[in-house]
This record gives sequence, C-alpha cells and structure tokens, in this order.
Amino acid sequence: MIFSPDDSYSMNIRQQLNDIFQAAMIAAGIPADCSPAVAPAKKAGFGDYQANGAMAAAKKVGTNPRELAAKIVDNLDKGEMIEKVEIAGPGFINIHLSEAWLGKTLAAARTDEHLNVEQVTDPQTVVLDYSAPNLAKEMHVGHLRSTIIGDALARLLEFQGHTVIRQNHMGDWGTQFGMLLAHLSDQMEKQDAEVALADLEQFYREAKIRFDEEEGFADRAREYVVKLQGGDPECLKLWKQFIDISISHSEEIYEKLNVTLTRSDVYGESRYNDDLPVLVQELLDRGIAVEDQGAVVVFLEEMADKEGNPSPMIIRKRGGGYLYATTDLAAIRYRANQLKADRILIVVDARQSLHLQQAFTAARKASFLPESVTLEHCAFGTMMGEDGKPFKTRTGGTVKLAALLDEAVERATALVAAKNPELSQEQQAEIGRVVGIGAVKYADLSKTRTNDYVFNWDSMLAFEGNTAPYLQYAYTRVRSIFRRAGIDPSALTGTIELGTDAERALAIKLNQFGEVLDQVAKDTFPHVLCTYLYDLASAYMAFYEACPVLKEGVTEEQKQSRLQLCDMVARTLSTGLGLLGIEVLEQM
RNA sequence: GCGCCCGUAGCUCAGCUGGAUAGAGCAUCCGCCUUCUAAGCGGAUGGUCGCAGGUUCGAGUCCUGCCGGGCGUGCCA
Repeated sequence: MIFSPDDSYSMNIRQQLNDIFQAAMIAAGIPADCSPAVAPAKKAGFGDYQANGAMAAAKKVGTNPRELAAKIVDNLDKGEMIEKVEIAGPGFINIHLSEAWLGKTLAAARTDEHLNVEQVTDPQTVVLDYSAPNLAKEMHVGHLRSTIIGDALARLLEFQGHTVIRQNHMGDWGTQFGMLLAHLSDQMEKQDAEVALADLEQFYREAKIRFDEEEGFADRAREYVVKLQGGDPECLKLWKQFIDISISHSEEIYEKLNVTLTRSDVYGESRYNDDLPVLVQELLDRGIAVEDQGAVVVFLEEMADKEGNPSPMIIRKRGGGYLYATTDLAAIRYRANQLKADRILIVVDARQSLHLQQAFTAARKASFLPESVTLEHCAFGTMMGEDGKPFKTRTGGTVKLAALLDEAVERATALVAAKNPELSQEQQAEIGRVVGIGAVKYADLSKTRTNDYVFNWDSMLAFEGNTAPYLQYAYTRVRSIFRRAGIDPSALTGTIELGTDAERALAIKLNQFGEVLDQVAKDTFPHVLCTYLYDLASAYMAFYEACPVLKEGVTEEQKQSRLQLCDMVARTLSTGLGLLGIEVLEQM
C-alpha cells in the first residue's frame, strides 16, 4: 500500500516549467486539472524539455491537439528561462532553454554551498527505519540492502532540509537469547565477555550445538528466557553486556561501510516490550482485536479476500507471547506520537510486504497515528548469486558482511595496483578501500530496489559503465585539471558560456540535480540518482574529449567558463555520491 | 487455492503522472593517445518489450485472460 507524501519542491527546472505551462494552459481556457506533463526531452533534437499535456487536454476539451498546443504557446510567458518553443507531431511542445539563463543559473549555483538545491519549504520529520540486524548473530549480506538504501535516503532527505530520525530497529530480543545468555554465563567463568563474543557467529554455533545436544542445557536456556522476560537483574545485566558488544560489532561494519548510523540511532525491539501487553489489551478493549483459538487476532476486513474473509493478523500467541506484528504496531504508534513523525519509512525486505501492509492497515484502523502521517514500506528484493539463487558462499553458507567488504577492498586494491603500480602501498590501499566499498554500495543502489539483483564482482568493479569506479574516475579527472592548472575553483570569474553541444548538454544535466533529488525524495528510489550521476559523468567525459580547457588555443574567457563547468561537475558528483554514502578521491 | 512481485538485445539493467524512431553498459566488430589521467571517447552489430485480446489519436507503460519464474499466505522475523 502506498501512501504518497505531500509534494514539496526545491529548485527544480521541471517544476518551474510545469508551473509556467500550467499557467499558460489556464490562460488558454483549459481546465486546471489538466497536467502540462513537462518532462525532460526524450531525444536530442526535441529541445531540452517537452510538454506533452496538450494532447490529453485536447481530448478532454474535445478539440484539435495541435491547435490547442498553439493556443498554449500563445499564452506562454517564456520569461528569461525559455529561449523558444516549437510544436511538433500531434501536439508536442518542445522547449528550448535559454543558454544565457542556463549559464547564469549555474554560475549562481556554483557560489552556493548547496548547489542551489533549496531547502524544502515544508520540512518534515521523517522517521526512517533501516538496517535492523539481528544482534544474536553477525551481520550478513541480508542486511546490506536495507542498510545502504536506508542510509542514502536518510542523507538525501536531510540534505533537502527534512529532519530525519534514524531508527535502527535491531533484533535484540527473542527466545534465542536464552540459549546465548546461558552459554555466555558459562563462558564468562573462563574469559571476558568481549573475548567470548569476539566471533559472534562462532558463539552462536556453539550455543546452538549445546542447545541441541547437551543434557540439561536447553532447559537452562528456557529458564534464561523466562528470567529475562521477568526482568531478573542478573540476567538483564548479562543481556545488556551481550547486546552492547554485538552493537559494537555492527558499528564496525557501519564504519567500514561509511554508513551514518550510530549507537544513538539504535532503538531495538526490546524497547517496545513494556508497551506490548498494554497495546494488546487496548485493542481488545476497543473491540479491534478479538480472541480466537486462544490467540489475539485483529481481523482486517480492509484486506479481505474474494470470499470476504478478513485478513487475520495475530498480535498475541496462544500462550501469551508477542510477535513481530505486535512490535510493529507499537513501533508505528511510538514513531507517530512520541517522535512526531510526518512520514514513516521502513526499509525492509519485499518478502515482508504482506506483514507490513497488515500492520499499516491495523494501525490506521486503531487510529494509532494521525491521518496525515504517511506509512511507506521501502521494499527491496533479494541479492542473488550468479546462479540466480540467493547469494551464498560456495559451501552454501551465509556470507558475512565483514568478509564481503574485505573482499571488495582486496579486489579493488589489486586492480589499482595493477593499473597504477607507481603509487605507494598506502595510496593503493586507500584507493582500494574507497573504490571497493563504493562499488559494492553503488552496484546495489543503482538497481531498482524492488527487484532482485545479481551480485557480480567483475561488473561492479569495472571502470566502464554505470559503476562507482567510473563515477569516481570522472571526479578525479575533473580534479586533475585544477591540480594541473594550479587554480582554486573559488578564484574563477566571468560568465559561463555554452558554445558547443557538449557544454550545453553538460549545463542542462548540471541544472537537473535538484529535480532528481526531489524525485528520489518523493519515490524513495535511489537508483534514479545513480542514473542521473552516470548521465552527468558521461556528459562530462564527452565534454572532456570535445572541449579543451587548458590546452593551446583556448581563450581566457573560455578557460574560465569551462573551469566553472568543471567545478560544478566535481561538486555535483561529490555531493551526489555523498548522498549515496560513497566517497570520492582526488587521484586514482 | 488466494495474494504480491517479476518476464525488455546473447548477458546485466534503465525506461518517471500512457506520448514521437524502445535506451545504456558488458560481450562482438571498427576507429581515436607526442597535447587537461585511454580506468577514457566516437561508431557499428544486436529487440515479434513472455503470449493473446481489449481500452484510444497513441500501450513496454493501463485493463482482462493465459504461460513461465520468485516470494508470501493464523501463532518466526
């Protein structure tokens, strides 16, 4: 279920054109509910943008589309932004932007720290739930997508001026902790908790083996669960120790991954424990939940099947235990009411769609949040191996995230060493780190998040195509020009002139940064930003080939103008990649 | 059974509220380095958009039915 957020716009050419055309349409006597449908031009030769709304409007009004397009054009206030418009085909209006305006806008953006991306006029409080690893185990590849997609969205929304409250909904509770704590308690007679828990995966395996095989251990484990739930101080102390160390492990991964999550963003499942019985009782009292076969169930008529059977959501098990669904409801209520969220984004695996839809529907039904607050499940697909099956180790085991990241850095470092053997070991290592981590993140972020995607080392680390290394290289190419020229970008002067097609194409791309950010913020699809950055880098590469900057025969004015374009490219690339949580390098 | 998602070039993927001749990258082939990093650029080849209907000026995009794959579906998360 999609609850679309309120529209909010910052500096955005498309939106400006849309407004201008909307006004022209109204002036032409077209109903206000007809959209101008302004979009970037689909092909070179069709101008820079195109307005496709005349045809749909003509149908609605019952008139000839070309004539209507002409009428819209007659009423158009071109301002200084639009150079000219042309009517083409059945009623397309092709829009050519003014070069002077493009140059002026870029020059202004260049002196603005925020690249002319204005802060949103109606900042929201966005609660963003992402990463959420299970603290009983080490982080594995299954946590990668949520972590980096969520982090990119967090950075982007903050950049636009929204208040983002990160919520790392870590799995810090459940029956498995009984077994772990029983084992930990034994281990601590021999060694410190830190030492015992140095390898969480190993620790979990040991505990599991004892649970399955050792006489009496399973009973002790269950005892620990009861004691933990009962709030036994000794047991709680042990649990806190475990959680604390496990969070530290996650923090190491976040650091390696360049993810902004910190300890203060952790708000684990256990935080809702006290609220669960209260919540269930309240829903029972209000008749929203009922007892059925010993369990407490919310029947959702809103999600009934064809026969009219309501969709059941169990919020308390027979025997009294609570479930994921219960915690979810508590979390939604907490986020809306305590955290005062305007928008709640939950970055969780697509396989949980039904559960979340139920939770959203139930939360609405129970009025746990104001109508105006949106609930959005930012679903993502599964990471696949080359065989098309879920990504696993050769032996079929779960791939640890730490191992995956180490391998990425290793592979990238090897590539750098092969390409540039003259660099020092330290330089190679640093470039390898930035490129390797960037490659893993970008490969993921650049695919439509709702689809499954195939993980492939070679294609993500390639320097060709839509990859992090390509974008990072484009950035170093720009910076290299400034280094070679010995010029500081802040010293550049003069106007930006767009004499060639390559310069013009680049200028338009640069000016589209804001509208792309708006789109990503609205739809929460980071791959749209990736596509934009790749297009920008490609436009720069073409410019780089076609337009000499420092070479013989370039006038001082041209040089100043082109260097300003270069500077904008560098800053847009580093800012854009930065929003994706990907670093850039001065040299590589 | 029911529900959700997916099916676009040999491979990996884009394609935004329906719009003009469906786009990239890889692979293959052909060009471009004494000059700002060739980790690059330019060009060529390559498609019955799973199939069949429908809606309309116009469908990869919307509707219906089928085929194929994935996931989920009352006491895990």
